Amino acid sequence: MKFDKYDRLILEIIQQQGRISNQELAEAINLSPSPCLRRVKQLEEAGFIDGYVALLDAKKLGLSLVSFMQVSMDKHTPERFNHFEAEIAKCSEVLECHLVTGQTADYLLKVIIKDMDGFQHFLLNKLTPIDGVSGVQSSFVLKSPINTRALPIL
Amino acid sequence: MKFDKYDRLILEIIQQQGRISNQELAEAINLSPSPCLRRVKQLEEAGFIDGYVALLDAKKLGLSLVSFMQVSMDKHTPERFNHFEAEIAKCSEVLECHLVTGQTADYLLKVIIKDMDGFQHFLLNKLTPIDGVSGVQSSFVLKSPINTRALPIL
DNA sequence: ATTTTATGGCAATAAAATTGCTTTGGTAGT
DNA sequence: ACTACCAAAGCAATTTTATTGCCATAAAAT
Repeated sequence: MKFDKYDRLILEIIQQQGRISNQELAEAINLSPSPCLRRVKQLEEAGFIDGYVALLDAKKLGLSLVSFMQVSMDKHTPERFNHFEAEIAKCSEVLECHLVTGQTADYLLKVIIKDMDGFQHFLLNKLTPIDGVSGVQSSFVLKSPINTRALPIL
Repeated sequence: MKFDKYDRLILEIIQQQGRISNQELAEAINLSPSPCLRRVKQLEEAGFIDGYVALLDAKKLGLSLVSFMQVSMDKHTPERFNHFEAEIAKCSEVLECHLVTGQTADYLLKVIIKDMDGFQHFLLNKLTPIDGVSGVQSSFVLKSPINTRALPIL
């Protein structure tokens, strides 16, 4: 499936306003509501749209500490990796877990935690005990001038 | 403002299903539609909910390369930093830009690009030329077993 | 225990989504 | 260039959903 300028506009807008009404969206792209809705549905079914989410304010929820953690593994076996991923999936403070290239580490985690006590607890009682974790290097986020999930549309 | 179990449930659900209808949401938390909607509106106005977005499929859009880039600056002056952030804000391939602690780097970028050619172009023609950028170290994402923005609710 | 306040439920109204049908516009073939 | 065809837009009717005011109820405070 390919998409034209209308689809592009739709995707751009709903990436920013996920709950815009179909009528407003239709108006924004200069199309009447019915074909606009049909296009959105098509884009959903074709898999261009993975879903819709509400973005919450971390600070309001008492989560003021964001950290990127570079995790090294001792052995690079599938078992190690699968086990690590399964364990890390249980941790609600882990927002992202990426297997990455580079000499520095094997995994890059993005975690969000209440405070330093919570961070210490995560590091010592949850992350380090996982089999195969041989090294962890943490960076704390001071500020995030850009933080989006809106993809550039070609 | 504080919130009770209903609010918690609402936040948990809309973090996953940002476009759930109020009626479905009400049913899911065992509340009638009117108070349910009132709570959602309150949460929005109180700032717990930053907004709603559609999540797009990066691969479908031809964006198959995700990279984390650690950027070092030569001088740690506010001018350097402000200028860097302003320049980087113009780059649509930059999904995140974090000022971070750690000896390794000053900024951590998360970028998404079509392919290696695009990456090379970004690195050489966009990132490196910015005043003060003294070093860049890139890691490529092989897979992301966890990739969410859903915050854990206390 | 009584008053007060906050919150849930109901019902009516308004708005939005959804669907079938018609019409238009653009494309290909002669 | 004309005609036939296909795809997509617009319209209108229907269904579903959101929204609001009002009343009832439960919790909290005095």
